[in-house]
Amino acid sequence: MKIYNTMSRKKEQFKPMNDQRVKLFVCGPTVYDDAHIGHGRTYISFDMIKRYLEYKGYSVFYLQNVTDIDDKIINRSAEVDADPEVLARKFEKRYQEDMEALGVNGVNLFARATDHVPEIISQIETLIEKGFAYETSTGVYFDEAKFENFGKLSRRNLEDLNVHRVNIDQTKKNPGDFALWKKRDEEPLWDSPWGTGRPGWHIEDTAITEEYFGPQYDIHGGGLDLIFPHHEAEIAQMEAASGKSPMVRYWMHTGFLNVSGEKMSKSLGNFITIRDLLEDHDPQVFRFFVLSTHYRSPIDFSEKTLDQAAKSLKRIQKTVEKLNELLDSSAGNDDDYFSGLLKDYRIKFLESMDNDFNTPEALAHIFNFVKELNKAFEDKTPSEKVLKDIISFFNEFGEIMGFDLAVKSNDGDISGELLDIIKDVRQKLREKKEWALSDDIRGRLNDLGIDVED
RNA sequence: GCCAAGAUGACCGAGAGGCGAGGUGCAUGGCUGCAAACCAUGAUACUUGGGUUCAAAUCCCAAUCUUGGCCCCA
Repeated sequence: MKIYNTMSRKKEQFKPMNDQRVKLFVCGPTVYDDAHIGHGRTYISFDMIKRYLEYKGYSVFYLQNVTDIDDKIINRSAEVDADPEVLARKFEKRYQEDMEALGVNGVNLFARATDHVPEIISQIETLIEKGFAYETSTGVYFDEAKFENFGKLSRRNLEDLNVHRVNIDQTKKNPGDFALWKKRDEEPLWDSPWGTGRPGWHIEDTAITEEYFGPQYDIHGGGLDLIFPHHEAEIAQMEAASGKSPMVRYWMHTGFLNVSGEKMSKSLGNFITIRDLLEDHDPQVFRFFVLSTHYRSPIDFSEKTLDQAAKSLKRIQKTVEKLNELLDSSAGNDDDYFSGLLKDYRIKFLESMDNDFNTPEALAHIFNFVKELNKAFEDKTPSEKVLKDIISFFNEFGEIMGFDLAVKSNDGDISGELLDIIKDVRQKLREKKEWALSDDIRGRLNDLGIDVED
């Protein structure tokens, strides 16, 4: 399979360092506020990526950091008069809940920055020893001039990086030098060889990945906005500290999510949290919406596009529903035909997924398969065995994408049983050709969001 | 200013030199008491201007526009 590598700007054959084991790290959230749908886009994408890698037989360890110490957290705590740690824990918990709601559950280990301060300090010490970092009165900084290839991921050079900076710390050698350790004397703070203070932003990720993965690993992911400066800084830190390159074999970046063509921001008033979204939208539909665009492309969120996604997903679900219904009665002998279809579309689907996780194209194949099946069922039926093969393909598809394609059962639910009674009554009315009354019932059920199809 | 990504039909969205994916919407027909679902058919595309090529949505050069980054950000 091929993966687009931001470093080379090309699709490359995917080959993990250790045969079937894949070490995947994705930059996690800064927990100072609720996650928004842009986070949702990124984490759904990487969730799908992990699911597909596992489907392909790789054993994936998915590591994610949680930034729980940072200026934004401190500022927010001051605004709301809360303890920074309490605030961070609260939003970390809400983040986990949001991800669970979206069906994003592939992360094997969450690593908090504050749980890795010793590792951070030790990495900074190494950088100082090796001459890549220096201490000033305000902190410890990475000396970008000492690192030869600084900017190789974003394709920038040092001159670009050293202009147009505001509020430059005067103690730094170069404006682009970034903080590894910030000297502070007010809480929250930790002891260090350089006095009290707290870690800079970039260092936590490399300290964490070095701890769990070592200095080199397979995939590092995140949003496009992290390429510069965050990922550049990570490369500089880790490669300088270890002397090994590359730190990461494949850099994967997700495109932005815009809202009605504009960047989502609080000042524009178009800021949508995952919680807002899920108040009146099905998480499945949002997943489908996300995966109907390639993970690297920009995606435009609107009620209209979400609605289109809902209808598209339903088309697939209808067919799966029909397959399950047929399961009880199927005894046909058109197995060659159906097996052939299944084989063809399965291959096409996998080819698309192997091509840098091209989910929109993969979905197009699924839709074609759906159409072929619907057409075939007009005059052909497979045996139960082949039908089960088809259903299990849809199950695999659902597993990879994280879609729940199963028919929703009303068993054990009073309202479901009541609904069955209503439907039953209506059916009897229709048998007596009481059209007006039966249509009225159908209309009123539709108003409640319940589809009735005859 | 510098850097990056992008511009495909009414809307969403793949493709990356040679049969104009797919979904949603729309139109017509079939099925149906009607509607829905499903099937069939159809209309509407590759930002502009040059160039390379037997052949360009796809490559090259220019231009225009959009979004983003350069303090923080998935």
